[in-house]
Amino acid sequence: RVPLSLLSPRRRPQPGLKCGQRTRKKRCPYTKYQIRELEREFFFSVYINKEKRLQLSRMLNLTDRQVKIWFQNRRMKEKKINRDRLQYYSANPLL
Amino acid sequence: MLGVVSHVSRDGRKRRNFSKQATEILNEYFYSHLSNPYPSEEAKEELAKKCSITVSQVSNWFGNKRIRYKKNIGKFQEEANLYAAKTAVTAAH
DNA sequence: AGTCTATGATTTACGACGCC
DNA sequence: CGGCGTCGTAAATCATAGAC
Repeated sequence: RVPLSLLSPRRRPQPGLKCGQRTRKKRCPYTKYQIRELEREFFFSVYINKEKRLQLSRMLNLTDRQVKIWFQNRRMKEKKINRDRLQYYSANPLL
Repeated sequence: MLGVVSHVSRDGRKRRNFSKQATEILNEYFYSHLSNPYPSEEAKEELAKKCSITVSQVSNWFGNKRIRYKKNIGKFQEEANLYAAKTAVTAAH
């Protein structure tokens, strides 16, 4: 199967969602408390190990998968912040 | 949440809506690629430069536009016709 | 001046791909 | 193979600039 990334620069959007089931979970905003604790752990280390992940998910009433994905998203956010900072400074060299 | 670029960035600058020219440029691209409104990274960079906004802002704009267009095509019909006509004219010459 | 809605940005949740 | 990594995105939600 030819990777979509070779068909056109970078992947298509399409979820695909093969014939089966597995409806996508609706986005559920996390509580302040959940986010505080997730951020605390992220500050300690941007990569979380399985053990801490399990522990955190139990403490915050989230699934193991939700915590894993939260860390993935959080790392991407960190990258974005830095990218934007760079663009900002290159557009405003005096600052 | 954490700092971030949005509403008030460090020197207290607030978010502004994009300029009319920038919105014009983005809409032109969107409606002339309506069958696949997903600009490549390179296209995003070019749009960002032309609009004087960041690549992230271009991505945000397309993300918002795609979903809002899809959710209410009727509301955007007039706009769609406008830009279709515009690009037809520029393409003709 | 106060209500709203349109708009830009951020937050969850995944699919597609990669690497080990 | 399986699990976790990044990247780009959909969709919901947030914040508030601006129109009325």
